[in-house]
Amino acid sequence: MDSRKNTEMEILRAAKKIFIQHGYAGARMQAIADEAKINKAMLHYYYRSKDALFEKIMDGAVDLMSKQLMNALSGDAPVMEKVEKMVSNYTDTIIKNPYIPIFILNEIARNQMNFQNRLQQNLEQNNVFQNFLLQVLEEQQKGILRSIPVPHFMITIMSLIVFPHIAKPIFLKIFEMTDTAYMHMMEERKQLMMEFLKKSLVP
Amino acid sequence: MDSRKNTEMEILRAAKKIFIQHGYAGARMQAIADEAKINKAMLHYYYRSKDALFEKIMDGAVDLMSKQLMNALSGDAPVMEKVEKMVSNYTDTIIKNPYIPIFILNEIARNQMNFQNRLQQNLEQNNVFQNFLLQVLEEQQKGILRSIPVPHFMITIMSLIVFPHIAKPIFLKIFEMTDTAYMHMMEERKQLMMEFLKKSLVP
DNA sequence: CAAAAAGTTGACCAAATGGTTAAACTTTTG
DNA sequence: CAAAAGTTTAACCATTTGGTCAACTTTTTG
Repeated sequence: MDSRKNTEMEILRAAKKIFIQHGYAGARMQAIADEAKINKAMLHYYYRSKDALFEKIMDGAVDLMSKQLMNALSGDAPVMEKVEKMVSNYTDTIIKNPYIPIFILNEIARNQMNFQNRLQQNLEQNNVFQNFLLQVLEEQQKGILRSIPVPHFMITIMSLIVFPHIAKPIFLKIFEMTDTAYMHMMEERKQLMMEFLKKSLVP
Repeated sequence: MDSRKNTEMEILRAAKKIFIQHGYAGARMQAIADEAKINKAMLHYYYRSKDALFEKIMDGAVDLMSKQLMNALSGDAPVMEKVEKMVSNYTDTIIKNPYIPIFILNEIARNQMNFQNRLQQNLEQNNVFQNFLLQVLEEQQKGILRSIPVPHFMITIMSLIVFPHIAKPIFLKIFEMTDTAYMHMMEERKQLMMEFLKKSLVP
């Protein structure tokens, strides 16, 4: 039925919003029900429990992020081209789903291993990520990239991409910007990031 | 009394730990009491309510972070020297208090304005931060620094410093590192960050 | 169209949780 | 040393919360 799918989707949308805003522990089933404009009992009819509902949301977030990564890192373009794709894809995705990074970070702080295990499992489904790490080493040996320990390499990239979105509320306040101005800034930041990354990672 | 101060401190230590691990909503007063090895009623005797206790922890975190910033940015050293101090101070502080960034980020996601307002209030107590922003503009005009919009400038620095600590659990898993190895990496990262920042921000 | 299946609702429940209280115990102090 | 002040405890309380249930309505289907 169509209405079934509709309700399901509406619940997911509502759950997403509430879970992000309040975290797992702070989210109230009643609040999700209200947000979805349905009865609280309906939540349990569609998704057995709070945990089950939360898992669904988590799965979606992890999937979205790791698919984005796969998409950027597969193929045999040079590393810096892949990095550019990563910067662009992630930035777009996060602008469209601003809740995701905070959601994930919250979850990391809470449950010692739930998210990390999922992600690793997700990355191990194929060897795109492993291959990319090897490719970085190769290009470093060929002198195409500066020889920086690979973890540092990855951390640097991810930091530049993700952090501005997590800390957005702080910067919004400190620099007295509007939401749209910030979004605009994130858009133009794509180029800036690539400049920085090239200057930092390429000899 | 000495024992009074001891108990107070012990409660704060316990509260910090529990609030960080579970967030405000997920933290249980009973858990804090257990962690501090005292009766639950004692919590309310020393700190009126969960909210009051939480505020105390928040105040401490905000103070620590903004004092660190003041310390790095005051005086009239060139901008990049101040940045270096910032990188070094923050990294050290976060290594010593690894809970702080996650705590703050959690709080940002939860309460729309509580933290940001505190921070801004804290920054406005003197004009160290404002002056630093002006100094950046000056040096940009003099050609000592590349002309990058100041918000981008600040966001880039903060991203590189803070994010690796927030996302630590993920990187730990992905690169199969131990806790101490990661800490070591963060230590050596100070130099690396400065290299990156110089290449990116200086013409 | 009638029976079965699916969807929806409000009332209800047990457990958990932040907080209180009164009594007991300890320390301070005049 | 005795009263007052400060500290600690166990029992208790009101409210909130995730979750259930039985009845009711709507939709599907043979």
